[in-house]
Amino acid sequence: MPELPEVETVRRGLAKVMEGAVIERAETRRGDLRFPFPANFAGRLKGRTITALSRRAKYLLADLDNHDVLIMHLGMSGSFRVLDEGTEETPGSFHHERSKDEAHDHVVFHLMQRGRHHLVIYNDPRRFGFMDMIARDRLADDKRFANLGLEPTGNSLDGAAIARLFAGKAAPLKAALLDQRLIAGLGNIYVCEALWQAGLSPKRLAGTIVKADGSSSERCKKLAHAIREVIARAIEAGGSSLRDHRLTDGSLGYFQHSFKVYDREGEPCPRPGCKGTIRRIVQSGRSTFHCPVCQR
DNA sequence: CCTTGAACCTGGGCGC
DNA sequence: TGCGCCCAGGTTCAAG
Repeated sequence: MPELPEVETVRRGLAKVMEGAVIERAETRRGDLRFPFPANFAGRLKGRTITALSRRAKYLLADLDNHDVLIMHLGMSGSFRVLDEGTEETPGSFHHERSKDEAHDHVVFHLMQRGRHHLVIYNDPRRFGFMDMIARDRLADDKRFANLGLEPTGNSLDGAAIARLFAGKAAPLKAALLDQRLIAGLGNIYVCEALWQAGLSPKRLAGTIVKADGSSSERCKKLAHAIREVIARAIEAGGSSLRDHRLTDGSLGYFQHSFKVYDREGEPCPRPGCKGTIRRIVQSGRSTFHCPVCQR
């Protein structure tokens, strides 16, 4: 599922019931996801208040009212579902809202926020996701976070940033954009989409869009703009629901309807005037979808 | 430093 | 209906 737009969509849904909530109970239904849960995971969460829910790259970070941060990653198939259990007097709807796929409900947070109970359920069929908890002051040096690159949201990703990151790089653009140490949060879908929008071939070597003196170029600017626009529009759309991605209320994202190239092998290139056909190639062991005619 | 391939795991789709 | 194969949004590690 989840690249930056999906994770950000999930973050926004979870923040509504998690920020300011007390964790009355945390329940793990097996000993591990991708990795074992940290020692005494449930015990360390019990009674804590979540002060803020943020995102870095594809990670969700729940700040607790002590020294700890709860780290959550959705892997390929993770999703969160929020069930409103209501108040003591007016029980909520969760008894008829439970997901069908309870076999893969691996973690349940029982939350109390401003007098309302909520269940936050983590479901992950493939279990490539994980949760961890570390002291907040170790976050910056944690190897998962220390080397993360620029966020493609906000204003920092511009042509000059692309030029600085890509100067001298021999890797193809596809690989460079997937490299979380350069730009953080892009995945297979949005890299394909951004390259199409920028009119750049995924096979072109990253260093070749930078000017000889290492400064920005039209191609750098176009790429920076394309990435930011694709990511922003995907977040607005609630992300892309191919298989597992759900908003926290159970509804589907709809950016998949806006794909120009991803999973559209054999279809005509949607660029006005372009007579190309979308091709699928394999780079770094993953599918790349592109138009060989207008992406150069 | 680079790239590639495999591994982790379940399930959906397809051809037969 | 079933079986085998390929594929899938991510990350990490080993090997060349």
